[in-house]
Parts: sequence; C-alpha cells; structure tokens
Amino acid sequence: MPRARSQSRTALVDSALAAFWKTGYHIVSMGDLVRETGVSRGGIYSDFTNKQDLFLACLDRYQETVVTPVFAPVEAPDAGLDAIRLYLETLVSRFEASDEPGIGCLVANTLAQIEPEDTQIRARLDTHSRRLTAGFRTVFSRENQASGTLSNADIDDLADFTMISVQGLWSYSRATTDAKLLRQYAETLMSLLVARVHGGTM
Amino acid sequence: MPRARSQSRTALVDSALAAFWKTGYHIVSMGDLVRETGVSRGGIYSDFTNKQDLFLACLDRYQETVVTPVFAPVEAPDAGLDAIRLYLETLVSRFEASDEPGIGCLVANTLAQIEPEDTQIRARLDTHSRRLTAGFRTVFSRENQASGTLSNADIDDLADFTMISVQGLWSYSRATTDAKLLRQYAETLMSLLVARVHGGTM
DNA sequence: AAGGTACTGGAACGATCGTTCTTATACAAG
DNA sequence: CTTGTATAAGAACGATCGTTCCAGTACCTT
Repeated sequence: MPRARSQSRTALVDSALAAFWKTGYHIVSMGDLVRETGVSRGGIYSDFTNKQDLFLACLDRYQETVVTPVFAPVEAPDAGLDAIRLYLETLVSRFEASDEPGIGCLVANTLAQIEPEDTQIRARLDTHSRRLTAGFRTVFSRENQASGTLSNADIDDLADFTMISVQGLWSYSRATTDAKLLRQYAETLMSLLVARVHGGTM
Repeated sequence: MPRARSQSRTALVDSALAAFWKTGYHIVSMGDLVRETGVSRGGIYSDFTNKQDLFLACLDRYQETVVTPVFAPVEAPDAGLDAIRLYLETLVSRFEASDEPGIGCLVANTLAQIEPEDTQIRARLDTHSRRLTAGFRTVFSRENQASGTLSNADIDDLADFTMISVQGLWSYSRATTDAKLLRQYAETLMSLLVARVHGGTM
C-alpha cells in the first residue's frame, strides 16, 4: 500500500502550476520546482516522466481548478447573458484584488512561448479555446431562441469573437496594474454582446 | 577605419528579431542566433553586451520595421476610422497569407514570458501599448469633433478598448490557422467602433 | 521488533546554456 | 609586400539545465 507523501500528487501539481503560471515554462527549472513544491527530485520523477509531462498535468489541472470554477456560470444549463456578465465580473475583480500586474492566463501565456511543432501542448490549448467558444455559443443560442434575430452563423461568429476578446483581456492583464482599464474593457465587451443578441445585428 | 562586415548591424538585428519573434526569447540560444544571423559569436558580442541587450535592440527594431509601417495609416495626421479599418485589414491579410499558425506580436509574446521584475523589457512593452492607444485616441477624437457625442473619457476608454482588442487579435493569431475567424473578429471590432463613434454611446 | 516501502536530500551525469578567449584569415592602408 | 585591424570560426569556461542514481530515513505492516 502506498504511503502518503508529505505532499500529495495533486498538491505537487498545484504548486508546479502556480510556478509555471507566474513565471513561465522555460524559466522555471526543476530546482525551482523542488523548492516550491517541497517535493524532492526523486519524488517528482517517480510521478512524472519529465518536466513536460508535469507541465501537461498542470495544464489539465488548470482547467479543473481555475477555468471550471470561474467559467461554470457560463456552462450552466440555464445560463444566459448574465452568466457571461458574472464570468467577466469574476475575472475583473480578480485583477482588482492585486496591485501588481496579473499573471494572465496559463493557456495564453503558453501559447506565446511554445514552438509550433509542440503538438501535445498545442492540442490542450485548442481544447481550451473550443471550450470557451462552445460555452459562449450555447448561451447566445439560448438567448436568441426567443427573438431568433441571429442566424447560426452569426452566433458562431459572436462566440468566436467573445472567446478571442476574453483571451485578449487575460493577456493584457499581464501588462497593466490598472484594473479600471480592464473593467472598462469588460463592460464595453458586455454591452456589445447585449446589443448583438437583443438589439439586432447592428 | 572599420571594415564592412558581411552582415551589417541592422541585418544582424533583423535576423535575430525573426528568430526571437517566431520562437521566443528563452528558446532561442546564442548558437541559434549565430546560425541564423550568419554572424560569429565574437561579432555579436562586439556589438551587444549580452543576449538581453540584443533582444532590446530587436524590440526597438520591431517598432521601426513592423509596427511603424503597418500602423502608419492610423498615425497619419488626417487619419480617420478608415485608417483603422485599413490597419486591421493589413493585419488580417497578413494572417491569410500563410496556412500555418501565425507568430503573433513580438510584444505580446514577450509579455507572456518575462518576469515581472524585468523592468527594461517591460518599459518597452508599455511604450508599445501607449503608442497604439495614442494612435487610436487621436483618430477617435478627430472623428468625434463633428458630432461631439463622445466625452473625452469615452474616447479614452474606446482607445484602450481598441488597443486591448488588437493585442487579443495578435495573440490569438498564434493559436489558429483559421484566418477567416480572425477576419470576422476584425470586422466585428470595426463595426463596434463605427457604432460608438458615429452611432452614439449605445 | 523486524522488514519492506516510499520518500528525502543531495551527489552526479551529460548536455547545453551564455559568455569569453584564442587562433587564423581577409582586407585596408602604407 | 608588409603591417595593422576587424572579423570569422570555434575551442573553452563556468554555470546551470533536465535527468538519473544512491544512500539515509521515516513510516506502515506484520
């Protein structure tokens, strides 16, 4: 029977996730991970075959512990535009909670620093984007059922637009300490979505 | 009198810029730079004190050779909303020219992989953002003079919004090969700007 | 108490990193 | 041609990288 480690496997991944998220995959060394996770080199390599394997686990864990909780309102069965508003509000208030520049979105950060051939990582980033798009699309589709002013193609476009805008919001959160700016962005985006869904195709 | 090098200093920077842009600062090694620039190690270190110094020169060069030409319409003295449309069109058609994922924006890529304390690099990224914002703000201000429907604060917000949106567009161009999606995003953004400037505050 | 298991801490490995230095070569000036 | 200089090519340096390995130890089971 396996003995309980001082750090459980998920706690190990959580610590590694924090390091990768804040500092970036290539900058974080195994020595850093040993120090920040509190798990020895042997311990890490007994659970993961190499650094990239651990990072992939972190990407998966990121979906569970970061994306799912905050995106859950949008993915709820009865979610409407207010769910998207709530989602954006959660993001913005998270930015406002700190005076320092944010650490952005792990997925967006990773996208900027992987090589094009890195298919394993890239697949996970695609999954993330499709998850966001699908969530938004379902909401728009539901909101559109009453009026029916938008075509399916319009809804697809709007979902893609929202996904890219959110990625931009996350990305830029790494650059600024001015949360008010991010809040303004979210509000403008939100008003655009409302206008599109309830105010016709503009 | 100094002898002409086989590669001039600007050609060196251009080659290094291409490598940093496509692959990322941390992944590109000095050996890579020697191979791709065609300049020896000694030659590189005679012009730049270290790798970061060369990278800073690349960031500056990026402004000159990439940002300035494509952003020039927006910064023109008589630029209007059509200049922004032209700017977005230039970006999108650049994406459409290739079947592979894009390499994004060097500034946005760098932002995702530097440490928060890296003030020298961060200062250049801030300058870039302010440059974009200022260009957009001037256009909106000019377009607004006739009707005067927008307050100065509205114009500032809209300029920030546009800058972040453009950063998002660039960022996501690294993720997808679907240029149509990016074109759709640009068109939606453009219609929003037109509505805000000429159609009231929504 | 004894044995086995699972982890720690750290030494050690080869590879590669950024950087420096040396040697040889190609060209300009006299 | 000779001399001087700037560059090229690459050896070499210490540091650090990811990874492996080993001895010591704490804990569970019997």
